Amino acid sequence: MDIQLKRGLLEVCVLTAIKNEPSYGYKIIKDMKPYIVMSESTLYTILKRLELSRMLTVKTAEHDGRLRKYYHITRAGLGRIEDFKEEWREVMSIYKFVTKEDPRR
Amino acid sequence: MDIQLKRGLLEVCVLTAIKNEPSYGYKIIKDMKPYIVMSESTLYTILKRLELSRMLTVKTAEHDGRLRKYYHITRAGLGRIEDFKEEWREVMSIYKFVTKEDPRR
DNA sequence: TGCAATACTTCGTGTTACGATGTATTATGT
DNA sequence: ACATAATACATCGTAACACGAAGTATTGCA
Repeated sequence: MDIQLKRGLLEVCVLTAIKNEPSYGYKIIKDMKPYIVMSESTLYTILKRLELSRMLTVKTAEHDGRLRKYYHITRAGLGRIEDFKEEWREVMSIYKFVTKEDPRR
Repeated sequence: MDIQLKRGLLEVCVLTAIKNEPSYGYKIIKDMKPYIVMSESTLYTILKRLELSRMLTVKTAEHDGRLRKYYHITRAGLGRIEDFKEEWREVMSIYKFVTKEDPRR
């Protein structure tokens, strides 16, 4: 998929991946794979960014004797998803502009 | 509109703006305004990029005694628009992922 | 006379996705 | 037993790109 097209989608995808229950890096990538492929370096950059902007919080927890970082969505993160849905109207209006046939033909 | 969301749309919008008939910088911006707002610096960067990748050709022509640069779409440019439409399936699949409600509720 | 609109250009900057690389542990296969 | 894959996270450098700022030049209008 075109990298430019991905840019507006990745963040909100990550938030969606932790929306219903907290998750961790490796699992997020696997869960998102059917929809969008992202490298580990990309994901961890995004997770750090989302933490800085308080869209999520991080809690380190032990799992099978190993530490995992669990990412929990915040109210702001949920709001970010809602904002995205709002913006989608604009995106669809652009899509229609691009796919509209020339009426002169 | 979120700048990241714009990134995948701007190029194909510009191509769409010159799809049916050649156009020039100032007019392209005005024509696109109802759908997507872009600054002049952004447009001219994109036009140069599209020229380099042979998605369009440039012909300078006189209009009312002044020179204008008219941008003509190429076959490759038209193909780029078609590719975009193909990619849109993936985008919609992602959109559905993001807007899907948790079935447990 | 000055201001807005038309028309195009260049420069610097901040954001961002990614590949490469590294570390460490556990599971699987042969 | 040994190797390879999978799990899990982190950092660094880079290239692409949209944008604001600033500049040049002409035309139309109040």
